[in-house]
This record gives sequence, structure tokens and C-alpha cells, in this order.
Amino acid sequence: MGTKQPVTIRDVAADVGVSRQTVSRVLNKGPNVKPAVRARVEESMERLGYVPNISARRMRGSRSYLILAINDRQRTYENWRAGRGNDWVDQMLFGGMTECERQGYHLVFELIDTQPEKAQGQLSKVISELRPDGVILTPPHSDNATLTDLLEEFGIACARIGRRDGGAFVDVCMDEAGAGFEAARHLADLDHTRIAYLAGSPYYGNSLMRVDGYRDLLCERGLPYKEDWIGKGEFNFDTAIPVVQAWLEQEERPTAIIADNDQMAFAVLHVADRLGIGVPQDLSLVSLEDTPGVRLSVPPMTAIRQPTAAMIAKACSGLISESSGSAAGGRYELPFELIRRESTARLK
Amino acid sequence: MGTKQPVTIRDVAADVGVSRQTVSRVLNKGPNVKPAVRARVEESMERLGYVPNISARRMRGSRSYLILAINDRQRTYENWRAGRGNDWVDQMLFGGMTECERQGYHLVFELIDTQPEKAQGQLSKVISELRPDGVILTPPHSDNATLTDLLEEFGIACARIGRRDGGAFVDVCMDEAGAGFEAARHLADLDHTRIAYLAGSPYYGNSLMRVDGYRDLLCERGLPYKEDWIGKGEFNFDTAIPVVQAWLEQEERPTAIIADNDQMAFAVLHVADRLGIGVPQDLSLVSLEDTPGVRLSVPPMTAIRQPTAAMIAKACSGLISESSGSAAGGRYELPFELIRRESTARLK
DNA sequence: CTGAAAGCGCTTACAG
DNA sequence: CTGAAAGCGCTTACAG
Repeated sequence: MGTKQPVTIRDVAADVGVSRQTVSRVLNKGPNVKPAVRARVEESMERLGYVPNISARRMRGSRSYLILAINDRQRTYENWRAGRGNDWVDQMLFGGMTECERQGYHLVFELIDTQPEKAQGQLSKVISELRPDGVILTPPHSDNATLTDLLEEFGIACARIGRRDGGAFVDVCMDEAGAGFEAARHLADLDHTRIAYLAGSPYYGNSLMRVDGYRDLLCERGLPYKEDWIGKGEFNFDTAIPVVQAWLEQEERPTAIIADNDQMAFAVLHVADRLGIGVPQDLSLVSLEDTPGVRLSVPPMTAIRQPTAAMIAKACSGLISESSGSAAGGRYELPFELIRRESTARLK
Repeated sequence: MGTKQPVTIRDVAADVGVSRQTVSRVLNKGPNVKPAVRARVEESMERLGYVPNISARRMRGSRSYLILAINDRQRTYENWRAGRGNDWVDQMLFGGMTECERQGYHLVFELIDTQPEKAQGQLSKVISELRPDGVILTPPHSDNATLTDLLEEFGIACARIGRRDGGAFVDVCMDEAGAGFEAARHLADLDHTRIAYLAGSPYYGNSLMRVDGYRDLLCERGLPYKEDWIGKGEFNFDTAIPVVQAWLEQEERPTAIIADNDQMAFAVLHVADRLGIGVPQDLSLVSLEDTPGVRLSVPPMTAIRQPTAAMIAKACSGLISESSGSAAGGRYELPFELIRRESTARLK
């Protein structure tokens, strides 16, 4: 036990009879190696089972082959503790690990606090420790300039999920307005004309864009737009309940509701059940967030599926090409998907 | 941009006016530093914002401050793709990251294939790249001797989740027999006497232990034990359906069922609904696996909650103390929890 | 196209 | 109790 020594560049060099640099050049696919030598080195690496030591590579100023994916600590812990099965982290890992592995990188997932001062200190610490080649920021950190400033100072590439500015960063988002628009269109196509909308926090630009998309569709179809039917629910179950209840007790109540997130969609299901209003017979419902709860609810909900895995994969590939000297920054908008389940039906 | 240079041990040494070693000694809480010097060094590290570079520490043969948590690739991908919200990975990260952070470590999550040959090559690769101080193996890799042999050869500490041998490894498990026993006891306490059991794969020792616990309880209470009422469902929804159907169509059908995993528990709910058998009025159900689907089902199921986060946290702390020279190996059995929800009721 | 030298930021023996 | 030296496994200038 403990006897196996890992193979180093020195072993390969000795085996082939060349210098360590030559091996390094082959490893990094650099120029200036005779094809015959390159082949012999490659054969030797394969035969000896050589794998480069990431720590050593990182030392002499080069790449670390590490991408850091940062999530908000409070939100993540809350989801984990609640056990409601929000699969955002899973989808992040899915997309990120797949892409990193494809390119010989490793994804390291870390949590930092929301408060700007603490966040900066924590990010600074993990960067100094790990020296990643790139960092992925997710909401709400995507909007924290203290963090992006810090990354710029350190000269580390940065990708922001949910941002659409582009510029020096790799910004990856989905078509938020399109999501609101498509949800409303799906309902309008089912002959609904009285469509209410449970909006998210007005502090989130992305939520605002979704409302705009909804409004655009109503406009395009000439459907009535009532200010009263845009509920400001502040992102949770409890605060959405009274809003929904007020709507559903009206004489001319909405026949369809779009909910900005899964918790608010559950609130709709809850109130409808209490009032004896059947979903989807009497009321159609679309969730703009697709979580396991949304898929497993009774009935399973029609929902907009955010391309989380694809967004993180895109962030990784952008970061990797940036750290290998290719084009820096960019703006990528990925397509969402409307998944029809059983919470929406044609108006009778 | 790119101008900020991280603070190194050399900066601190120059600042205080001592050698780099002295700083290193303070950093590693080593002996042989005069208290006054130690205090000045610590003050300087704090003031300069010094954070040790993990790659550099790893180089000169010391620790890497990295713990590698390995999951099975196929299973993990399948869960992620299915989107049923199995939160095993989340709970792993929750427990592992919390403990690692507390001790100044980082948790790196990686996937390797099931097939022994591929698994070995992949583990060998990631170990050579990252040089972690310890590796956590989860089922089914916990049972793969090729992997543990490899780790022993490399001299890397290893923890196995779901194993109970102890010995040189840090083995962390839960009381499987106790889980089967408690599930049955809960039902017996509700006056049930005809309790059937949907067992998991006979290839998993842990599943077998749970059946034993169930059998022990029946024995202790003098309840009838029928070989027919132990279903061999092989771990999934489809294969459990006919077994459950046969049971529930019997004259003297079971009044309670224990399911080894969530998929089989869903199968029970499904068949009961089709046959017009109410849960929990006419049939009680306990799931031995607690996933978001189990919590969100209609009705929410009474279930055994596996201490996943705590097991991974224990594995991390065991690995960390082993790599810092303390006691090696050990066997830890963590308590599970029976969570009463709405799928079990007193027999009328 | 190839190699000898220096160095990344630490820690490990070894002197004093 | 403290420090000068060597080295971990690589890559980056710099010579040839």
C-alpha cells in the first residue's frame, strides 16, 4: 500500500530519450516537434499511463484546468434543506461536468454568501486557493459588480448566467420575454381570453421581461389586459395565496393563470382545490419554472423548461476557449422549451 | 484588469522580516515558533489577506486539501435526465461541502462508470490529476475492490458509503435492518397484521438486511410471515406493478405494504388507485426511500429518511483526520429517521 | 526542431 | 526556536 508512484513527465522523457520540454510540447499540442518524435512520445505516455498533474501545471503560470461554478449559499441550502427537489444544482452539474470532461477540465462547485462584502471575501479566498481558469456566476451573484470587478483584477475569465449584456464577459441567458409570450400563446391557442399572471419580484429584470412577453401576446391577439391581473407575489407560496384567492372569487374570474415560479404555481393549485375549481377543466395553469414538484404534482403541470444544463455547458465552453486564448466574452441566448402536461386544456 | 497579484508566503515573510519557513510553520500550526513571532506572522497574513495556494501546497508532497466524492455515472445521469428529483447528489454535496469547508478543505464531485475496468482507469486518471487527500466511494463503487486496491496502492485514504466492514477504510452506513424493523413496527403499532414487503434486488446486501429487520419484527410480534408477501421487484416501477396487483386482488389482501424504494412505492399507489383501494384508509404504505417524489406524492408518504448528508459529512471528517495523521479507518453507523406523513393510518 | 536553465509557491529534511 | 537549500512536476522564456 502507498507504493505506487504516479508517472511524471520525467519518466516519459527518460523512456523516449528526449528532454522534458519535448514531452511538455507534445502534451500541450505545441508546434516544433518532429512528427516521428511526437508519435513516440504519445505512444510512451499511453503505455506508461501518464496523466498530467494539475497542480504542477497550474504552478508555472499556466492553466489550472479548473472551472469554478458559484451558487448562492442561502438559496442553495434552503433548497437542500427543504427537500422539495429543486434540481437547479443537479442540472448545473450535469451541463458543467459533461462539457468540462469533454475538454479535459474539472468543474468545482462552490457556495458563497449573498451579502456583497462577505461574497467578495469568500470568492477571493477560493480563487486564491484554487486558481481556476474561469468562474461561473449564477443569480443573484451574476448581478454583483463587486464580484466581477474582483475577477477582472485577478485576470480570471468570468461567465454570468441570466445576464445578457455580453461585452467582456461570457453572458448566457434564455429568452425570458419569449417564455412569457409562449406561455400566454399556448393558453390563447386553447381559446383562453382571461389570462392572469402571477409575476415575480420586480427587482429581477428577468421576471420583468417575462411579464413583457405576456403583455405582448395579449396585445398581439387583442386580448384584454387588466393591471389587476398581474399579481406581485414576491416569489413565494404564502404571498401568492391571497392574490390567487381574490382572482378566483371574482364574478368574471380568469380561466387561465401563468405563474412565474413553481411555488406560486403550487399556490394556484392549492387555492383552486379549496374553492372546488378543477384544474384543468375549470382553470388552466402554466408554471414558468419546471422543477420535479411541478412534474409530479396532481395534475402534472404544463411548464416552461429553462435550459439550465445547456447554459452552464455553454458558459464552460466559453470560459475554456477564452482561457486558451480564443475570443473573449460574448452573449448567448439559449432556447427554452414549453412542456405540455395536464394542467392546461381547451376552454369549454 | 489582470493586475492583482495574489499574496504569497514570500510577501508575508518580507513583511514580517522572517524566513518563508517560519511563515509556513505558522500556517501549518507547527511547533517551534516563538509566540511573539507567531502573532506577528498571523497579523501580517490577516492584514495582507494571505491565502495559501492549494496547488503549491500539494506539490511538495504534502496535502492537497481536496476530497473527491465519486458517484456512479450511469445512475447519476439517469436521475438527472429523468428529472424525478432524486436528491441524493444534493444531500451528498450538502453534507460534504459543509464539513469540508469547516475544515478548510474543498469537495470535488466526480462521476465514474460502473464497469470495473473503465472505472479503474477513470479513477486513476482523476487521482493523478487532482491528487486528493481522500476519496469517497458510494454504491455501487463501494463494493468494487479494484477501486479500493487502486487507492491503497496510491496511498490515498478511502471512505465507503453503505459498507460496514470497517478495517482500514472509513466505512459509513446506516442501520439497514433497523429501518426494515421500524417500518414494520410503525405499521404493527397501527394494528396492521397483514404486512407485505416489496424487496429490492437480492444482490444488494443492504436490501437483504432490511428484509431481515422486517422479518424480525413480525417474529417478535407473533405476526404471520408469508413467503408470498415478500415481492422480488428488482428495484423498479414496472416490475413491481404485477406483484402488487396480485397481492391486492387476493381475498385476504395485505392491509399494509413496505416498499424498498420510491419507485416501487409509486407502483403501490398506482395499483391501489386503479383498484379503487384508498391510501391510507384501506391500505397503508411505507417507503424505505425518502425522495422529493415521495414527499410530494398524493398522499405524501410515510418514509424512512436515510442520513445521506450526515454520512458524507462523517466520511469527510474521517478522511481528513486520517490524512492529517490521526486514526485510520473505522466503522460508523448513523441513525435513520422514520417520517410519518399521510400514507399510513390505524387499521379500522 | 530540440534542450539546459530558471521558476511557480509551497514544504521537507537538514543545519545551526 | 529559526533559516538556507533543495525539490515537488510542470511550463516559460531563452539558446542553439
